[in-house]
Order: sequence, then C-alpha cells, then structure tokens
Amino acid sequence: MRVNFLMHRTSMNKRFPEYKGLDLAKVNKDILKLWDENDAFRKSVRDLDGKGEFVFYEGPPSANGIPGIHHVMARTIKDAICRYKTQCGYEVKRKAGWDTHGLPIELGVEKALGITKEDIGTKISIIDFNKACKKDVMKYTDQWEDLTRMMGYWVNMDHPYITYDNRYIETLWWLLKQLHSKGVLYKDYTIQPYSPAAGSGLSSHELNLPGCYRDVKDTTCVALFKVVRDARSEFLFRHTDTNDVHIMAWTTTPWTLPSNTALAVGKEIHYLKVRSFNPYSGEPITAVIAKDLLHSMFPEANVGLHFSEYKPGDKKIPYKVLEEFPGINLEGISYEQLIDWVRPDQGAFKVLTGDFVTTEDGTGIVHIAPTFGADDYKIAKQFGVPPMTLKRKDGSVGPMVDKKGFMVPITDLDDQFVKERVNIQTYTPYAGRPVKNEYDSSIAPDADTLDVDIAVMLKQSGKVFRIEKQVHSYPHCWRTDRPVLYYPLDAWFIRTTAFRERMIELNNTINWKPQSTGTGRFGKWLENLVDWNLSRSRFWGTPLPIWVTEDRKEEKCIGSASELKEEIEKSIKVGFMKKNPLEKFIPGDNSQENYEKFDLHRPFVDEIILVSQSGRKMFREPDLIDVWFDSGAMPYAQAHYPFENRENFAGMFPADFIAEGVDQTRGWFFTLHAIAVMISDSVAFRNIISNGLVLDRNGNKMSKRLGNAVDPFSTIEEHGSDPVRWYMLTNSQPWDNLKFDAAGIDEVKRKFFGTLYNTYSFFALYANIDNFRFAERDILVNMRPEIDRWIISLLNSLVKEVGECYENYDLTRAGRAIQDFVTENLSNWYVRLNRKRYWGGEYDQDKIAAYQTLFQCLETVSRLAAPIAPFYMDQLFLDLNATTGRHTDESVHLAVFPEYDPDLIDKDLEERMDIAQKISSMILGLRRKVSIKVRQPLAKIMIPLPDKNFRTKFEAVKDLVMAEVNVKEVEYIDDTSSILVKKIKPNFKTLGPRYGKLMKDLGNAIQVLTQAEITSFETSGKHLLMLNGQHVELTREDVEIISEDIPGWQVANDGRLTVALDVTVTDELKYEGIAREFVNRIQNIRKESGYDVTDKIRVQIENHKFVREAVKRHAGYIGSQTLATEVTLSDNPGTGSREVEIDEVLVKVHVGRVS
RNA sequence: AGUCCCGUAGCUCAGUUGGUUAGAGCGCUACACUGAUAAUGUAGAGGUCCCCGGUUCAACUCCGGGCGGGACUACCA
Repeated sequence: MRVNFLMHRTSMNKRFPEYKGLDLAKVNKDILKLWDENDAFRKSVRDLDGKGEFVFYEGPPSANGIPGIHHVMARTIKDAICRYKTQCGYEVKRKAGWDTHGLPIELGVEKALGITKEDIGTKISIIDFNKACKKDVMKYTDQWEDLTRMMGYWVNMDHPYITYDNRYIETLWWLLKQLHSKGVLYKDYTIQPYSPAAGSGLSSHELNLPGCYRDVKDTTCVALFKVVRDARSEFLFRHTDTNDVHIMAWTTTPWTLPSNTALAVGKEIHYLKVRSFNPYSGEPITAVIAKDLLHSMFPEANVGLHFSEYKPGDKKIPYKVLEEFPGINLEGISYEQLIDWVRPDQGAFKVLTGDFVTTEDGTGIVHIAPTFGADDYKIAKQFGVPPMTLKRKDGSVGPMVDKKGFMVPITDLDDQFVKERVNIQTYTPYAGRPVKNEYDSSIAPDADTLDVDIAVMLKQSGKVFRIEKQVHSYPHCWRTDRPVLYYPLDAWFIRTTAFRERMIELNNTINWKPQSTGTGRFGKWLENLVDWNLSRSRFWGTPLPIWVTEDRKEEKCIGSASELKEEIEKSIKVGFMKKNPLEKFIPGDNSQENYEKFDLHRPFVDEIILVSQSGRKMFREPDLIDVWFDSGAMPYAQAHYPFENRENFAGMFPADFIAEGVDQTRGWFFTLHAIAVMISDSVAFRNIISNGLVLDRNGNKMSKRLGNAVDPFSTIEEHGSDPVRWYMLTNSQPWDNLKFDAAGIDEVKRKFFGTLYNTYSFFALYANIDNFRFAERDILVNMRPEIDRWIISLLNSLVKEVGECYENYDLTRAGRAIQDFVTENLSNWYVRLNRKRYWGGEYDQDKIAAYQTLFQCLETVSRLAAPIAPFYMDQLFLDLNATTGRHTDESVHLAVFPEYDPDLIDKDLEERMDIAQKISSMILGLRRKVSIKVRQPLAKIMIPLPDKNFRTKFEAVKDLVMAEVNVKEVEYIDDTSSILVKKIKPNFKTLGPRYGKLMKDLGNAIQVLTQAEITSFETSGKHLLMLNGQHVELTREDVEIISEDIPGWQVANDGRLTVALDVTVTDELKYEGIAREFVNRIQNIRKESGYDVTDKIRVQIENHKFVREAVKRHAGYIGSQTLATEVTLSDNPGTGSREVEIDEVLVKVHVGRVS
C-alpha cells in the first residue's frame, strides 16, 4: 500500500513515499484536501518581490445551465496561465462571476411554469416571474462550484460578481449615462426579426438556434414597374417602339409588393434596355435589367429569333438589346405604383442607388419595401422616400401588415385615412389575409398563399414577367415553428459605429491567440460594425435607466442609485409619486445590506415616475438592455466602479489576459472591447486565447439531444483532472477544434503520467535504500559524468523553452516539450542507461551525482508542469521536497517558476548524445538483423568518420554506447579509406539558384559519379562537369558525401552516420554471454521467489559441460550482479533447484536466500 | 450567402525563409529485452500531403479556383 503521504509530512519518517500504483483520481482528491487544509489558493494570491498584479477577467458563465466538458477546456487554459503567472510572482486575483440575466433564463422559467411571454403580467405578475428567474438562475451553482473545484480551477468564488446585484446594475447605469451624455445612446425605429405567432421580437441569438433557418418553397416573381415618362427618363424611351418602359425587379416575398415605395439599382452596375414580349400576355414590352443577368430572363439561345415570327403563347421569346447604361443614370427616375391599394406619402416610387445591390441573382434591381426590410428601411430613409404606412383607428401609424401577420383589415383603419388613401375596391379582397398561411391555423396548409394570389393578379394585369416557386432558406421562430417576419419596431441603440475606427485601431494592439481570430473574424466584424441594438422587450434583466416625457421632448438618463433617489424626491414634491422606494438607501454606503433595501429590476422601476425640467411627468422606457452589455461591462461593474475602487481602478483595468471559446468573438469579446473603447478609450484585454469547440470523437458537435455529450464530472472522477487537462491542451492547439476521445486521456495517462510516475518510483525505491536525502552538498555540475551534464543541459534548455512558451501563451507547445523531455530523454534514455548506477555498489560521488541529477530533473519538471497538471505535480513536488527540504513551500503552486542557467546548456554535448542515441539504435537494429541477443557481448564496431570532429565527439559518449549495445571496442575508419563505399548527393540549396533549369540533369549527373570520381572530388575539393554544353564546377559545399557501405560487414546508415558491426562470436565472448544469461535467469528466480531487492543469496549451478567454463570464469561477475555471496558449480544442485534454458540447453540452478 | 478556421498514415497530430527518403505517438504484425514491469527496444505493413491550375530549376509549403468538414454572421431582392 502506499504510504500515507499526509502522515509522513508531519512525522519524522523521512522517506520518499512509495506508491503501489498510479491512481490519478485519488491524487486529485488527496491534493484537493491538502489545498483546503493549507488554504493554498488564498496563499498563492500574493505579490512576490514587487512583481505587481497580473489582471485576469473571468467571463461569467450562466449558472442556469449544466457545465459541460467544453467548460473544462476553456477553464484549463485560464487556470494554466494564471498559475504560471502566479509562479512567476505576480498577484493574480481571479474574481469569479455569474451571468444572471437574459432570455435563456426567462425561457427556462416560462417552460418550467408552463407559460408564454403573453402570460407574464396577466397569469403571473412580473414580480413573481422575476422572483422565479432570480431563483432559477443559480439553480446549478453547486454543480459549477463542484466542477471548478474538481478540475482544479483556481478562481475566487468567495465574492463573485453577480449581474443582478443592484450594485452591478448601478455601474451599468453609470456606464449608460456616460454614453447618453456623449450622445451615442438613441432610440430608433428599425426592422427586426419578429414572430407574429409569438407576438415578440427575436434576438439574433434566437434566430441562430439550430434548425431555425429552414429551406422553404416560396412563390417568387419578377414584377414590371412602369416608368413615368419625363425629362429624366426620356432616354429610356429612345429607340423603341413601345409606349411604355418597365423596370424588372425580383422578389421572394410578393406580399411585400403592395408596400413597395422604391426601387434600388447599383451605381456602377451596367443595365440594358431590352425589347421583347410579355411571356404571359404576349404584349410587346421594353424592359430594364442588369447586363450580367440578361440571360437569366432572356435565354441566350433566343437571340436569333425574329420578332416577326413571334406569336403570343410561344415558349421561345425573341429579344433585342437596345441600349446599355450605368445604374447612376436611373437614379431619381419615377415609376407608377405597382399595386394601388393604398397611397403613401409624397415622394414615393423613385429609383434609388444602393451599395447592397448585386447582380448575383434576380434582375439587379431591388424592390424596396421600407417597412419589411432592413436595407430597404435604411436606403429609403437615406433618400427621403416614405414607407408604406397605414393609420389605424387608435391613431397609431404602422405598416400594411399588423402584428399578427395579417394585412390590416379595413375595419381597423382610421375612417378619414380610408377615405383619402385607400382604394377600397382593389384592397378589399386582400385585406385581413395572413401574409403567410402559417399565421392562420384555419387555413389549409396547401391553400394558395397571398403571394400566389398577388402574383396571379399581377399576371392578369400584365405587370409580371415571371412567376416561379423557389427554395430558399428562411428563419423560423424556434418556439412557434412559424416563419419569422421582418417588422419595424422601436429600439434603443448605441452608436458603436461612431467608435469603429478607434475600435479597429485598438484591436490591432491586442495579442490574439490565434492571430487570425483577431484580424479575421474579430477584425472583419469591427469593419462591418453596425449600431448596437440594446433593447430587449423582456422582464428579467437590467432595465434601461431612461425616463421620457409623453411627447418625448424631454429625456433623462439616471446614472446611480443616489441620483434616482434625488429625482424621486423631486417627483414626490410635485405630487407625481407618494413614496420613495429608495427611502432607506443611504448614498455612499456600499454595503450589501444598503443595496438590498430596494430593487432596480422591473416592475419596481416601471412604477417610478419622474418630473421633467419643465415639470411634466416622465415615464421609464419599458425596455431592458441586452445581457451582453451586462457581461461586457464586467471590468467596471465587478469593481462597482466608480462608486468604489475609484483610486485603484488603474490596477484592475485593462486585463492582461482573458480566454473563452471562439463563439464569444461577437459576444463577450466584442462587448468588452466596445465598452472599454467607448468609456475609457482603451482595450479591455491585452492578451487573449480563444479556443475552438470540443467535439465528440467523430468530429460531431456534442449535444444532449444526440447523447454524445461527455460528462465532465464522471470523466474527472474516473481519470482525475490532470490527464484530462493535459490531453486537452497537448493533443492539438486549443484554437483548433478538439475531437474529444477518452482513449486519448488513457494514452496521456500511460505515456506521460505513467512514465513520470515510474521515473519517480525508480528514484524513490533506490533513494530510500541508499538513504539519499539530498543531505550532501550539490556536486558541481562540471564534476558530474557526461550523461548527467547532458540531461542537465537538456533540462535547462527545456526550462528556457517552456518558459518562453508560457510567456507566449502557447500552452500546447509547453506541454508537448515537457512530455517529450520526460518520456524520451529522462525516462527512456537517462534512466535506462543509468540504472546500474543506482543499484548496488558504493554510496560514492558518482551515485550521489546520479541521485542529485535525477532529483533535480523530477523536481524541475514538477514546477514546469504544475500550471497544466496542478494535482500530480504538487504531489511530486511535495514528495520530493518533504524528504529533502530543498524547497519549503507548502505547494508547488507557491514555489517559483524555475529559471534556466545558460552556462549549463551545452549544445555540443546535446549533439554528442544525439549521436550516441542514433548509433546505439543502429547497432541494436543490426543485432536484430543477424539475431544476436544484446546479452551476447560482441567484439567491435567500426565507424567511418563523417567529419573531423566526430572522433572527439564520439569518444566522450563511447562508454555509454558500448554499454548500451554490449560491444567491447570501436574502430574509426579514416575518411579516405578505400574499404568504404561512398554515396554522393547534390545539395539543391546551393546548386539550385546557380544552375536553375540545369538542376534536374545536374542532380542526375552527380548521383551517377563513380567511386573513383568521388574519391578524387573529396581529395581535390572540386569537380568539373560538362552538361548540355555548359561547364559546371562543383565544390565541397555543393554535395553531401556519406560512407554508405563497408563490403563484407553488417552496416547501417542514418543520415550522415554509418556504423558497421563485427558479428563474430569467439569462445571468450560466448562465455561472457552465458554468464549474462545466468544473471538474467537468477534475477528472475529471485523475483519469482519473492526475495527483497536487497536480500543476499547463494547460487549453485549444475556442472553442465555447456556452461562449466563460463561459470568458472565469470562466477564473480554473476555474484556481483545478483547479490550472491557465492556462485558454485555442483553436480547435483539439490532440492528446490530449477531448470533454466540457455541457448536451448537445460541447466539446473539452485538459488537460496542467505538468512 | 459572406467571413474565418481546418483538410498530411486506420486514429490523434508535427512539418521550421520552398530543396528531392514527408515525420512522431497510438493501433496492427513479427521479433527481442527485462529487478522502473499496466514499462521498453527493433523491424514491418500503412501516404495521389483533399482536388485542379499557376509561379519556380524545385511546391505538403507560395498564389488562384474548386471540393469536403466546422464555426460565426446573415431578411441582400
């Protein structure tokens, strides 16, 4: 069983803890307990050596949803960076926060209560509804806190910022007042997505819920708008024989045609005047269409048809292009109203020019219905063209379609208006009809739509050129399943466009990871910025703090609770209000109690009536603000700025670092940036990592519906959070999508943590046996053996690299570098080659150096990897230090990040070891080829010298290689030796630029050089060639010459290295081999017999002729390796002996413990 | 529809200013090794570097155009 490490730290039992196995889930729990006991997180939030603060902003999650595995991803990134900065000595405060307002919460409550929006205020009071929201929003707080704790995300949850808190709202109001006083907060009438079936506007978020955009088949038509002949349009009537000229415009929503008040063309687009026939009536027509789209209406195949042969009803219709002109010529031309149901205000029916017009589809001319399209509304406003509006009986003025999605019934209209403007005869058949059949459940699904009837009506009056059904994607209300309508509504906006340039400028100073999200997705978004629609017609959210008089002439924006209190007092004085809801509020007292004496939410604020400058009543604008404003304002609001933290705000803003999913680009990232630029003319964050999605292992999006979502709790419970974190960060760069596969976690666990654990276990096992406590003075690195200096050099290189990666917010490379060092260099090479230094032998300087070196590597790795794997690394760090007292910190997270010593980095040494590894690997490969076991010693290897310095380099690592491959000697072969077969390769890098097109032939010519030519090239350093009549002079740099083969030997190549192996096994070598076989067999017997590693034994070997000589000669060696006090030959090894097989010979061996 | 990201071995990913044998790990097969042993080594099989064009002596790499996957944004008629 493992030693209870909590115990041993407090006891005097100074041993390195040894474990029976690696259970990272248990480590997770143990370390959590330890952190709690030591109050580790709180202690880690400190400023070391005046390093100052590293400001991190936590994006507030909404606690009304269950946390998913993707949250582990984002939080691992945040945590790793914050832990790293903490280790560097910075104070990293990390205030947690909760996003508590907004639509998802309201919808969740509606669902739970079984109500719809319309029921709020009737079936349930707003008070009760908001109460339910407030309660619901923290529904899963426990789960969030659990996950945060389990995964080891250090964030201060003691005093989180909560967006529904009155103090938080007060800051939001203050911010809004700043914007209001800058004149960038305004109300406007705009076209917004609206669900007639649900009776409410929809946010863009709702419109982007999965499945909202659906392909639907709608009737589309190309309408013919008759041009009014006047001076401006006269040019259209030239060179044609028809009395009328028509402009063609395509629409997918014919029901908007009665609301048409303008047409739009592109200034730069070229248009044609075409003479042809109306396909339905056969009447001759002259029509205007964009040049690029001519053939979509008039097939090219018909160009040769003769007008004289055309008969009405013919499928193929002749046409003739009469004239070409740019769109600008059409600007200002008037046309006759297409459908005369209602007459709009003066100034309608003009051709306008707009940038948004393209020639991708339709006719290159856009029908404009300002009441039903965003672009339409904008361009009409710009050119002063009136929208089609109707006056209702109640005096209100609105579009031709009512809020239920029906053409306004005549009975609903103002009588006077009907008399003056409405053509009762033509409008009556259509009045009161739904614009989409889905809005009227009494209509059969296959009944003709209003679109169809309008199209048919136009056809009968010769005003349409083409009618066809077309499939296009159209948004649907996710709640009612009915199509969305674009409808004009009132809304408050922030004029973000006024700050566009500055936002772009400041964005360029932000360090984005990955960069492309900053310049691409975010940058493009800023360039195409539109004003921020702040209004939400909902209930649970931050109310807009604006009061206006009924005639909207006077407006007041409230910026604080105390201001509100004062204004209410004034209102009470004039008798508009009886009581002040903020009566008990004490301005200046920032305590929670003081701010809980009132409520800034609806409906309480709605009941507040203020008094205007001129003494009239002012009512609050009923809207709430977009929740994204809540979260984007968190740098200010979490500090209750400027009511608190006024002086030290500079130390809290902007953030040095934030991290969230890339889906927040247009969300939190934008709102943070926008508000900071508008309020403080500053960035909100300096460095940012935006991570990609966490998909399932097949690359599909995780969803509860599909059941492929990974539960973070059980995942961490099963594996522990370290390997999950490690896997997530090292598998791929966080901004690439992660295909989450639990098999990957297992691999990380085995490969990295398993290896590291094994390495530690190995160390602990022998250190405990030898009683190594790092009590000795550090042995100077240059006094340690080559291999120790090598791993220390690599370790210092690693510290440098990992530090640079962390500094650069590149966690993936940092983790990969650490993993590579541990598995490849430390475990697989250093420990493997050094095992013999640890077991047996004297406790001498060499052994101490070995312990010190390995200790140093492990301890440094624990500090390097702690940001990513906080649990296991803390255990490792504590296990190492509790025993030795090298570091006295209570946790690795309180220890400083390692520094590297450039003097200890020896690139030559690293290169030498690389050579050693390669040569060893080649020799082992050769042994395998000729089937000679590594246990069988061999006499020698030969190495051709690839360059002058090679011999010196290899000599330094020779012993390591010889031991590793079990060979006794090395012989170097001089470069010019004739026994070598050489290979020559062209160096394209130097030759390419010089010889260009000749390169291909030259390459071939070089590769066919003979051995003699190569030798002469090598000695003279020059070679001349004739190629395609051109002289080519080659120098040594132009080619690479390697020794490829030594005829008659076993030879292997790797790049420039070549090695040959002498595979002759002499009798003497054979005896040695047999001796080694015995060592192996005896060790196995020891193990099987359950002896302790330190037990001494006695060995008797059967006096078999096959092994007799070997045992005689090497008894001492066998004994030393197996801790045998004596190794003897015996004719009868006695009872308890075992038979072992050596080279297919069976030999009896008796092993007995010395008691 | 637009913008951005991704596309390299069965899987997950590297691939450095373009340079000729495109790598690693996992998985698979075979053989070794063994007092770190739920490890390790060696070898084998496995690639049209998504496709097509262009630039170049030379393209996985640079450019253009497609295709496929994903995200975000979106009433362009």
